[in-house]
Amino acid sequence: MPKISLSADLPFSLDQTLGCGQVFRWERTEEGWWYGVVGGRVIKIRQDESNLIFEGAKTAFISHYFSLDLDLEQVIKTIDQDQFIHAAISRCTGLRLVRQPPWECTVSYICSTNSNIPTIRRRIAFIAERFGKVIEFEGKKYYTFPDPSSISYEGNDGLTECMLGYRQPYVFRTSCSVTDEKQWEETIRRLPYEDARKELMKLHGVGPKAADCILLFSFQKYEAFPVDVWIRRIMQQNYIKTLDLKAGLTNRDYDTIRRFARKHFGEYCGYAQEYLYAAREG
DNA sequence: ATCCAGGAAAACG
DNA sequence: CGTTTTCATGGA
Repeated sequence: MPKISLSADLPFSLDQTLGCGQVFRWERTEEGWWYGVVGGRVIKIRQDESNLIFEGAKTAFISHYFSLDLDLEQVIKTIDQDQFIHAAISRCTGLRLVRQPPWECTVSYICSTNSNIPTIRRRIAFIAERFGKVIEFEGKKYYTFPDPSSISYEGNDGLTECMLGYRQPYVFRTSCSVTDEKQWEETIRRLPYEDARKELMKLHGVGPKAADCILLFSFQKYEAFPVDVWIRRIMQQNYIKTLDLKAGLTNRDYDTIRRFARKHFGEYCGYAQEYLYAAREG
């Protein structure tokens, strides 16, 4: 089985990376093997102390997907600005942001609104099972994530089985509007952060939070700082104590928080967000 | 039962 | 323009 040896200056934790909530389609066995579908392939991977052992993809793909080319120690130096983020970093050593396929990431975060992680995972699994292509691996069935036209082709009906609730028309309408997945992806990729954000928010069901997640997790726009209920709480308690919690997050509050984070943590504030989120209490 | 979860659209002033 | 209401689902 191919492997990648992780030298001492290349910090990485597979469990932190796949378990922190940035991805929804990886599963871990008791023995520490992770199984996931990325693009058209099933990947099986585990980590012992200093090696990544895997099958289902080439070494270059694994390295790229897990952002092993990023100088994480340097990134952490730049975001490590106070004792609170410092504690979060210490608790989640080796956490890296992966490079998610953008379309799957977009649908995932449309499905994530006002939901908890187990519910989101179930919805994404339903969509893949209903519309994706089956792949057999070790005698089990896995499913690719469907492209936009596969979802929109048969109309709204197939989505009803996926338990999306009021998010169903969001997924359907967005699948209809993204007719050319690759071209759409390149359009977003070319744009700078703020422009890409506005472009993504034209999609039905994509608001500020989902747009920031997509930009951070799929397009490596590290200045994105997604603000969900957890991050809002953390920021209010530890950084911006003047913010009034009781009303739900308004658009203005969202901008206040992300602009503060951009200044405080710097150009890699998205990494700070993920460490704060992963280290949350709850 | 009641509240909450990786929120966003639509309706309302 | 900013603010409030509504929207399904499952877990605690």
